[in-house]
Amino acid sequence: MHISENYMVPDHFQVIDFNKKLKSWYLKNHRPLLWRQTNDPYKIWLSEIILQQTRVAQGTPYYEKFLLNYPTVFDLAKADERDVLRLWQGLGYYSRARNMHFTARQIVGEFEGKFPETAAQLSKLKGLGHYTAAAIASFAFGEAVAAIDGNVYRVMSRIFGIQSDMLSNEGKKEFAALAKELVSLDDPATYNQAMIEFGAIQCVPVSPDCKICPFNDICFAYEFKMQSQLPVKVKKLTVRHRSLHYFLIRKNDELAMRERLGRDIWKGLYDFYLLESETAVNSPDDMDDEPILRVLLKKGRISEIPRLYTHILTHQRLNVRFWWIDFQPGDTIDLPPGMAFYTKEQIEILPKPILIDTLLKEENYL
DNA sequence: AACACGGGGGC
DNA sequence: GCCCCAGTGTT
Repeated sequence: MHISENYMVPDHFQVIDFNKKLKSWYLKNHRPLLWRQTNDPYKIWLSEIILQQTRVAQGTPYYEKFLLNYPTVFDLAKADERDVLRLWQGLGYYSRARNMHFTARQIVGEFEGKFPETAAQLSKLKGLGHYTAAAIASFAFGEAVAAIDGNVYRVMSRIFGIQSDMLSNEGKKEFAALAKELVSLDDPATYNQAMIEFGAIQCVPVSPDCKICPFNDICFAYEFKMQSQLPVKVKKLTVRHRSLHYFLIRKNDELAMRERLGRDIWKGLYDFYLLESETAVNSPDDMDDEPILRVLLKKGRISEIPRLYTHILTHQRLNVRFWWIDFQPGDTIDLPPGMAFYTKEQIEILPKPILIDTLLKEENYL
């Protein structure tokens, strides 16, 4: 084994042998995933967007649902963003859905529904970065570009002993340089599928079964027992704690909701009247300096939903409490800005954060 | 370069 | 409860 600039190259290593072994492993071991049975760039695109940050088991039902509702890019382009978000509900990272919708309209409007065929062109589209552009270009159009996702980072770092931070720009460049050397020129699609699948089911993050690995004869991590330390990811995550107080304004069995706008979480989804405080708040009295709430409480009858919710996001920990504010049928109400009343049937089809959906179900509102 | 963005699964 | 999973866009 000798040391290249940033990684180890095993003795007698030949790219062609590596590719042959990888492909043979793939043909024997890969899962028969739906989106692998097609060359349709729309379907491949959809699957790749869903699978960003999402496990296969969680994403599969969404993939099927989406194709039933929007079989082609033309159908997606024609849809309302709200309906697209509703289908996406529960998957998280909702900007994926908004960007996909935006890009579908662009593909129809500017390219007559035809996808660009190279990674360079694809990556200009909203929502398609290096990985997704390369994936679509190789899977749908056979371009020889390496698609590097988290699985591939793991495989490369372990086999070749790359110890740079895979999340840093510098590290990514090193991985990209090696990947460019490795990618098969005669079957890049299978090469990329195989690397990803190999990372997903053989070279798994925790406790990989290296005894049965076809590359255990050349693997750096296996030789030096460094599987649990590779890949190197320097994460500096600060979790923000927030106290949210939701008020479910109800009249005639209808609820006041509003679309979330601006730059916060859950953009484009619907929730209730919300007050946020720096510290935990136990009763609405603590917030009666809020003029809108004070006005609501003049006529409205308030009652607490006696449960405390903790909702965990990647960067945030939400402590959430809910209150009903009930009005009589004849009451006139000054709703907070941007809010409107919705019937149960309307609420059902609005896109909502899982937290809101859960609460509504618990209150028998859905 | 740093930060924001959801939700689920394993143990 | 604590750990893991991580692409893309914005600033």
